[in-house]
Amino acid sequence: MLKPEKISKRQLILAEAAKLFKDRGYSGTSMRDLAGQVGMEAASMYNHIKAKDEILASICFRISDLYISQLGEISATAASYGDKIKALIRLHIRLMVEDGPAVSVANHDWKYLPEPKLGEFKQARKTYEKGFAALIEAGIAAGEFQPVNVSVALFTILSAVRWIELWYRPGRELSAEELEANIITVLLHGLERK
Amino acid sequence: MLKPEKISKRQLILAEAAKLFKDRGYSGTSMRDLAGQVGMEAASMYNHIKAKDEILASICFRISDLYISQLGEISATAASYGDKIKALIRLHIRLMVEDGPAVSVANHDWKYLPEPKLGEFKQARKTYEKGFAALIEAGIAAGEFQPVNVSVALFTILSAVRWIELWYRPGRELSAEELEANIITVLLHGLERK
DNA sequence: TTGGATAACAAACATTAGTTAGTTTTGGCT
DNA sequence: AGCCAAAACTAACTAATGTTTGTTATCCAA
Repeated sequence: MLKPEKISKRQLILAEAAKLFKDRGYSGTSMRDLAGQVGMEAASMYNHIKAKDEILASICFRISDLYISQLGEISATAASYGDKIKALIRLHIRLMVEDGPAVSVANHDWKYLPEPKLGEFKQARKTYEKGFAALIEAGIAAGEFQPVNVSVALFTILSAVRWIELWYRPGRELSAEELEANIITVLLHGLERK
Repeated sequence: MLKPEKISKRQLILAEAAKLFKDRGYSGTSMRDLAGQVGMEAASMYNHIKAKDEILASICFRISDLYISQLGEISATAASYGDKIKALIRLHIRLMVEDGPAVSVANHDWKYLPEPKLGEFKQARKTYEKGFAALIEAGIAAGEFQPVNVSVALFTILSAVRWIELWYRPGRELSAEELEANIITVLLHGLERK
């Protein structure tokens, strides 16, 4: 007795919600707006989701889980710290390009999560940041990186990738690979010529 | 017959609005919330402002005007392109540190501006980005910068400064000057050691 | 074909939104 | 002291919010 359609309807709602939340914000998106986009009445959506904030939680935690599991994999490889950071930057860029709306929501609208979800999400983010920072710190200790403040480097890198959501459209002059190469050049080697 | 208190009340509303908009978003902030923060009834605020979206517009255009005028000044100096970019990065950091909530609102909530204000704001932003990009392009042409994609460099720099709003508190371990030095190091010279 | 769950609907709920109207209080000027 | 405008208040309005209720339609399994 499989019900692939039920999962599919729920995920359709989640996908459309991510797009609307990204464009209009969580508070700026009404359940009727979302229903219109999905193609049903607002009341009907409650057959697939429990509440509006459950939609938000679903989107946010799917993304944070993804980041954390990928960070674990990348950390465990035998690559240099520079290559690990590059892999993480590529991960961020790929996720943003492939799953843009959901990533945007996880970046901006997580603050509308009600407790206790809010606390859980903050902790997940902190876990990720700690793991990322540890790589930068180890890279500095190993002499691979410049001795900058770790938090500054961490957040500069994390933020430097967020503009993609506002700017990048697949099929622009730039391919995803060129995008990666250019961003990594600026962040790892710097804008100025040596 | 001066009325300094009237200006002051309006600016108190704008200042509190920027803080609330930053924390809860424009749609997530009610006029009653704001009134509570200001210390009056919601209806009373209409003696000082015309409408909720006028508050938003006031905040956004004050910031965009500031950026554009500063860009003009910096562009007109005789410094190297590297120094001009550094001066702009410093400007962004200083504004974020000194006027954080308003800068955050101009960064995130401008999209809730109603037309025709929305179009005007987008154009102002485009003007600023064009001017900033011109400096990067000239720097590349002069051989000062690496030959990266100009848009990528531009947005990477602009975004790299936004995390400050979420992270920096005056009186943290890092002074504003150290913050500037570290961010400029990462962006201009790169994380990796040469 | 029919029974029972799944999912759609229209209608309504209580609450909150931004804003206006009407009235009272405040505070400086003559 | 007394006036007058600025600015505060209470009350109310309409529209929109998230969600619930009760009912109908859909659809697969027996």
